[in-house]
Amino acid sequence: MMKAVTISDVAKQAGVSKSTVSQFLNQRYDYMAEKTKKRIEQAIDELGYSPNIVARSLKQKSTMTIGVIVANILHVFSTQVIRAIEDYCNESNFHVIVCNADDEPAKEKRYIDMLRAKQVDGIIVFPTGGNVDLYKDLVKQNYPIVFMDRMVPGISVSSVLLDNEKASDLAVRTFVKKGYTRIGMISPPIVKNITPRTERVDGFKKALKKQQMTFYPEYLASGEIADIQVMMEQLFKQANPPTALLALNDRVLVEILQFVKAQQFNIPHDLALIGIDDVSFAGIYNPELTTIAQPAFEMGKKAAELLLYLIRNKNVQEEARVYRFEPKLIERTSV
Amino acid sequence: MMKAVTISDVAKQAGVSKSTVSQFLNQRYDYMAEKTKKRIEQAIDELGYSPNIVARSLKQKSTMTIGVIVANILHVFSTQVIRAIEDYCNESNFHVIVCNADDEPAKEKRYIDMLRAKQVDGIIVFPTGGNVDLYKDLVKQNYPIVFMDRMVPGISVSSVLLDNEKASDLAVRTFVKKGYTRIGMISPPIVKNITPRTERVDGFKKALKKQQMTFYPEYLASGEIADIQVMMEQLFKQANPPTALLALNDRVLVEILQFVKAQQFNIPHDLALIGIDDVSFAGIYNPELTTIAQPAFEMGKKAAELLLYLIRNKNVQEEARVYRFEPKLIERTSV
DNA sequence: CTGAAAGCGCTTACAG
DNA sequence: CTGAAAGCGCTTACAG
Repeated sequence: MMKAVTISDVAKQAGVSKSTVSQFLNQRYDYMAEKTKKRIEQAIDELGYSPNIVARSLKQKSTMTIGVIVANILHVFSTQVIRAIEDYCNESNFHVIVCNADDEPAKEKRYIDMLRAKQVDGIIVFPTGGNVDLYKDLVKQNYPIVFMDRMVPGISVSSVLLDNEKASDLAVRTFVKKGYTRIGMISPPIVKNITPRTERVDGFKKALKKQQMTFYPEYLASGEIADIQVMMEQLFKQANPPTALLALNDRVLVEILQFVKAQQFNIPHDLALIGIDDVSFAGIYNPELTTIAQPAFEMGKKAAELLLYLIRNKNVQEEARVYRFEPKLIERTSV
Repeated sequence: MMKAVTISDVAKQAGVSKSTVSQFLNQRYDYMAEKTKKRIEQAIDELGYSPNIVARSLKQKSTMTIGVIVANILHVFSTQVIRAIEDYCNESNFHVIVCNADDEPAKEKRYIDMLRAKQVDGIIVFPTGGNVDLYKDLVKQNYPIVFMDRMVPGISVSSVLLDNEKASDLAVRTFVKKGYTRIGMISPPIVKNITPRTERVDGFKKALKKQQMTFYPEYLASGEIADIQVMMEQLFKQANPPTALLALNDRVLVEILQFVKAQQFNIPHDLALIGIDDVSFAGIYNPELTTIAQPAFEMGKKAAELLLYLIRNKNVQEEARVYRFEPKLIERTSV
């Protein structure tokens, strides 16, 4: 590494003081003589100087960096959210550090601690829900934080979520409209902290009721992704198996399709299907898959907006809010 | 925000000097009295102290952070690479800042400059190829950098790449083995800087030759993703259209499948298909898609390993190398 | 075994 | 219109 050139070198070269160079860098040339500017500009050019942001951050107590802790960057939804956050931050000259908590509270805690030690200006997190005390602490300290995809009961942090009940409602209506009556749903483990799961399942039940349909508990199967094949077998061993199935998310959908393939079911004749999450192959699958899309980009952008607002307005005590986004039904031919 | 507690506060509370607290923090308690340790430990606990890493970074000239500049985080390959890098860095207590260059040299330059100003310890980049002078500068300054997925001719930076020619070879062999003779390939624009494209196309030609097959230029179509439908139409308007097609990547594959669907082609009867990139739906598509997988995780891990090695051994002048990774044929039923 | 002092590279009142 | 000085929160020789 070459020895770095500092503000002192520039000052010396330009024949002015460090203060003046600093003023120049921060565009505070209210009363700066034109020739001083020129000299500094030239010195910077000649030396190839670029300010050390770490030093600036130390002084200014702002790193222009935020942290994003996702459950897993491999999920398409997370990827889209990150992309949107990155785009938004980029416009505002913020950088983003990405972390994977893998739904493990211990990892999440470690990342939050590290990010704070690194003095990031704020954090967007898909909360595991397993660090309630930590969240409370952050709130008490008025630390800028936004929750994404999930809420944590009792924690007053603004949260960006899909209108999950609406998503299920959209699906159920679609099935009912086409005359299906034996409607089931497949879900990963319904864990209390994981808002999308609880809300989508609740929404599913409510929607059936609203449509005056009976909810058959035996048509609602939930369990680890790895166990879904077995769960499906059992589901279809029943006397009257469901004729329509809602997949809680993209990963569940893939499992269902696996099963459908093995059983050589004909969609939608033997089984109608709707998946929440507009998977990349929905339009090219045979038959095309009816899905419910999440506006992931808008959601990511909203979270970034909220966070930067909190960062810039630390003094104002904002009321935490839940921001709901509209799911969108994309009708294709699997129903 | 609460006022942050600093090392001075801890020192005061524990009744020792800042130096001693610092020693403690850095586990340099070679000769530290047991009771001093205890006192410091307790003070830290009581105050809820956590060191300010920005201040440490300024002094130590190391931020324990690296930058990753991808072409687009929305590509599955990039996502997997990032995940692998993140995992590896995490073990070594490094953080990663993710940036999207969108294949725009201007954006790439801006990010590289910003990351350096932020004093990141090194950068992994999917190079656009459009900033040759900048790359040269970095090399000259012995700045830790690793290229991913692409090489830049004339720039001596270690690069992690798929064995692209092998990937095409695998595909061609598979087609030939099954008796196909009219083999084509669809590619995005063949731009010189984008190594995977040039190498896969070259590999395709070479492989045909090696199998003593003729290469029909009219069976090689390349162009923007948005234009592929039209390209395909023209391709199949020919008197003797290809009977087997290699998709250069996942995005091309999706376009081909779109066309296949519109034309109601029967795969593999009317058209055999192989795609480079093992898409998520390969196993559930009808028919199942034969693909060639990239070991994205291994590649990401390797890049991280290389970069951290460079960071830790800045003094040793390492020879830049190209690391090739083996593509893997996953035979399913689309051939 | 522990502390005083200098310094990392900036910014920011304040003085002139 | 510009500069000297203090300070951000650490670390690190060095002295004792």
